[in-house]
Amino acid sequence: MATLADVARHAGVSTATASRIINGSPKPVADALRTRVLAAVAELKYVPNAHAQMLARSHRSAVGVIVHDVSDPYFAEITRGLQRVATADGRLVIICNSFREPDRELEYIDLLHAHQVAAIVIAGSGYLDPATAARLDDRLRAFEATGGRIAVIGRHEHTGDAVLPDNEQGGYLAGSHLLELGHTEIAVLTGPTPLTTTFDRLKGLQRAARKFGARIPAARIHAADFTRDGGEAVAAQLLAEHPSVTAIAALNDSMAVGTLAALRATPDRRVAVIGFDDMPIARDVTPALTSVRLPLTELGERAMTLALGTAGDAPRVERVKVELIVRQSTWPR
Amino acid sequence: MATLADVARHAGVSTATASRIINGSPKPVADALRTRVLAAVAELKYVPNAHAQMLARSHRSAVGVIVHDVSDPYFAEITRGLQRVATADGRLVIICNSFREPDRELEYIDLLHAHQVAAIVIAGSGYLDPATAARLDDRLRAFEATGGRIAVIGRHEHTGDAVLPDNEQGGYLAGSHLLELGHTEIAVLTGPTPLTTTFDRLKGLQRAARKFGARIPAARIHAADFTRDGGEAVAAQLLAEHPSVTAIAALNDSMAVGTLAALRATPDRRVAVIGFDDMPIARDVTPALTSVRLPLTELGERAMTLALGTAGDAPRVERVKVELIVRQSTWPR
DNA sequence: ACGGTCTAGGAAAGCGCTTACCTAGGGGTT
DNA sequence: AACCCCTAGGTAAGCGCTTTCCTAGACCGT
Repeated sequence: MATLADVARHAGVSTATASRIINGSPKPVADALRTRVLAAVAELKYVPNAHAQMLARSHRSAVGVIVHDVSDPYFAEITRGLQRVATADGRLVIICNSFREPDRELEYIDLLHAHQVAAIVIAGSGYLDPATAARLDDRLRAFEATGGRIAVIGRHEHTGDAVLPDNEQGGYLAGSHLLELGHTEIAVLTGPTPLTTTFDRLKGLQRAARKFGARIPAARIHAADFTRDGGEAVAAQLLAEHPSVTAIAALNDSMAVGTLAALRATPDRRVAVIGFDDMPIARDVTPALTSVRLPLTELGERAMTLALGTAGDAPRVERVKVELIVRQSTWPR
Repeated sequence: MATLADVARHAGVSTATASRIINGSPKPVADALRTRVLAAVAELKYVPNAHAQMLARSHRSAVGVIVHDVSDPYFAEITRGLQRVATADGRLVIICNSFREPDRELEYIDLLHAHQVAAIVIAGSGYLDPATAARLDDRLRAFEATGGRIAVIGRHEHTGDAVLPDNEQGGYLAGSHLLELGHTEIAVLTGPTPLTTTFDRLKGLQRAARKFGARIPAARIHAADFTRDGGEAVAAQLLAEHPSVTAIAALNDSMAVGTLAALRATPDRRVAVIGFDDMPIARDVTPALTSVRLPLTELGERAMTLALGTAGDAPRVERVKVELIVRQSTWPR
């Protein structure tokens, strides 16, 4: 492994000069030396050691991203936005998958902290349990205390820079839509119950029901895991248990797609389905999915912009509007 | 920012002792000291500087991954496999998106090299252009020369550890399937032409045609960009230009889904569609997509296993079989 | 020809950590 | 009681780089 010292020796200069030439420092250097050093770099195939660089110029440049799972299209879209902004700013982004496990999330926060990232962006639902939330917050604060910046997407329990989609309002829109179409026997497919996203969307749904003088009973609210297959399994069960249900609200599109699959397996049932997030796949399934749209890529872009911007005095919170996209999967009762 | 020295001072020990305690070194240490140091760590919220650690124990632990685009489901699936294996091995994985630009890929190879990763896994098609391929290979060799390991997924032009899906055979399977169903007017939607994946799949398609004494004319082969929207646009155009076409082979599922969308917009045409990759979405579109299945997650797992395994004497090449999955989007002419 | 002012390049001090090596004291042996 | 050995802990030398500060020579003016 060639080092700066090797290059310098090879070119007959000091490491100081070599470093300056390689990094294009403003200090003027004779052309002859420059040529020799550059030649040495090429010949030795020298690649600077990033760790040594970070250590020497104690200045942070990478940024960290913690998501539940990048291979989930929901997070893939957010990540796309995150990366676009970070890359445009010339930064390396380190992506970590927490797989919705608070402990893993904790571990990654420390890992990113250890790697001296300039900022950490956390996307994905927070945890309802106060103890869990506090534990995470504590590590986040420790990171902030060293000058790191933090931005979160969709976790209102963290007080700091945040981009918050209005999940509650989304739930309300979804519920109102179904109720306005005349559906009264509505079932809900939720995500994991410890997540704030689940909680908020459900809350909006109930608010809509209340407006219509109704209430979705707990028996018709089934928890799944935000995945397509999980959604299909729970939807199948739900369909069997509740013959009178005429509409299902799935709290994300993956589960809505699973629900559509379950429905395909029970051709005798005609049930309206509404999803959440408006992922790209929504328009390609049949029937095309009615969904509450979250501007995922934009969410990512805005969060990264916050994270890379200069630290404000007060935490900046950007609320993001959601929008109902009506397609063919919902119809009047 | 608390450093090891701060912790040591705070606990009244030397940095050596503090380091040993924190890292659980085998060297025995009195319990009293251990307690004091750990208390200091907690109190100062000390997090070790990963860069300094890497530098001091010059031993590589992270691994790098270069894919075209993680938010593309194809790469998301591969990445999932990659991560599973790497994480199980306790390694940080750094994901880089090349967006199919050779220059960016080059840049990332050097960046990962600079970050002293233990291994680099490159997923995604290689480049047909010999000059481009050579340029990349050169940087890869430089990385290998310093003791780094490399594994590639689906680029046969790199001689080293590789996991190679049999794209040519996949093309052959797709072509044979369509021809056996009696389709003769077959059109093809390819990916970007400089990519080896495009080339190989097309080659297999032509081999199948030859077996049936036919040949797919260049006029019926349209290049798109492997995206859903790109596929839809080109498919629409292709449909308009070739009224007699009865089957379309799209060289990946995203474009096949786009083709299905284009077909939905032209209800008078009944055209069979076959995709490639068998992404999760294939079974959820209507008609469910016939596709040539690549075991994407497995591809990732095997590549990472190769990359993390001990360096072999000879390059290890694992060929991966593809499989035709027949669903409802193809039918007899 | 002399002093003064620039300037290009080098010497060396870290950045925060690990670890090989050393030391001092405690305990065992005879 | 003298000796040796072992062990817990400390000292300090790097890991590879950046950057401040310094030096020596070039150049200018008079």
